[in-house]
Amino acid sequence: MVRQPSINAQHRPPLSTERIIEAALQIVDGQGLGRLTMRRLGDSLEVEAMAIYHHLPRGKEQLLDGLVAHVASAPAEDTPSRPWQDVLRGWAGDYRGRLMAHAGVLPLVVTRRNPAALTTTVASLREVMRRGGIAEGAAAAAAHTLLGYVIGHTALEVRGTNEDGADRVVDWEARFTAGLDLVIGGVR
Amino acid sequence: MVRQPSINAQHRPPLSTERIIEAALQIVDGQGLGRLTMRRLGDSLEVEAMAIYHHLPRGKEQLLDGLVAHVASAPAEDTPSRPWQDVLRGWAGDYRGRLMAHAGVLPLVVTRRNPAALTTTVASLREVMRRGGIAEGAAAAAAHTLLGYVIGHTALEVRGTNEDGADRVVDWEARFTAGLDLVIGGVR
DNA sequence: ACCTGAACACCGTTCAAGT
DNA sequence: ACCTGAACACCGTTCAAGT
Repeated sequence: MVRQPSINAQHRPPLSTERIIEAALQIVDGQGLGRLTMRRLGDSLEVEAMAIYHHLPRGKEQLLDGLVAHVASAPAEDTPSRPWQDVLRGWAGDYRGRLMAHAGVLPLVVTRRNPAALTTTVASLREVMRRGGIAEGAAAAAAHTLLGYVIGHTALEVRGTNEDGADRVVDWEARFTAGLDLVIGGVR
Repeated sequence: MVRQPSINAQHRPPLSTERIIEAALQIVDGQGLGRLTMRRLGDSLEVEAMAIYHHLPRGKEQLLDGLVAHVASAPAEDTPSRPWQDVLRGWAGDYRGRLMAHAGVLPLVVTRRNPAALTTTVASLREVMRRGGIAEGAAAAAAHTLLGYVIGHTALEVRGTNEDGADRVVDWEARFTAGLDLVIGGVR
């Protein structure tokens, strides 16, 4: 029998930053942030953990920054034919869904010093409001208010403060849109 | 010379859950969450790390839960003589200050499954609104909106999205109260 | 250029033992 | 009851070495 030349040396896609981030996100989504280790990440990529450092020289720090950029950087796409309020409502719903789908990275989104990720998002919100005739200063403030609300409320939802003082079950969807209307309705 | 009976055996206060949490908070505030380890915490208490497990049997998990409870559980104190809007504004300012002072625990507040900590806080907000004549359902929803906003906006502030697209410096204080008025003003 | 293997300095936690 | 000391199974990261 002919000897196999180092099993799986050829038949796998080469390592890349993108593949690394995707594999990491899959681990976080499936097993939680606490189980994301360089060694486990290496395993899932069929590579020694140390190979990752060749693509992410700053190591785990850079990996976590990449995760935040991947989930939190989702600017609103403006559609001039729609009322700007509807555009923002649509964006907020999508962003909430995005954060919930990757709830494991929420603590990173909240505190990681990774300016670029949120800056483009907040800028896009400001632009939509500008287009709607909101003054520059008010638009800038309201963009932060809106993003802050969406992130904060989604965090509460993920934590699941599921009682209410009373024993009512919370309808998070309704609660989210109620607060959202309140925020968007106040912008002028 | 008389032999000292096991240095510092008597002249230190006995270990207690409270002292442990306080020491942990001091480490987090001073050096960041990443540097909070059981061994370092033991050092700062002049005790072996393993002694901590006698007071917190669930270990680090329980320690982190304790930190969240210590900073996030801060209900609004109602003052019936003041308008309920002012009471909420006052609470929000205090809560923001609290979160900023202990920014290192913010990621824990956001995601730790620790219902009690936030439940009492959110219940107190609902009660203040009830007293102000807001209907039960609306008050419950608005309480979540308000807490979500305060946590989310403060998280953005701590991260310091300090540019703005343009190069303007952000006045976070003004921005916070602007969004706050928007949220509180919309409650009815 | 890209990956490996061994090594280092740490972790959280267990468990038997001391007082 | 309260704390210690040694041990175990992990971490992230470095560094020299392989191809």
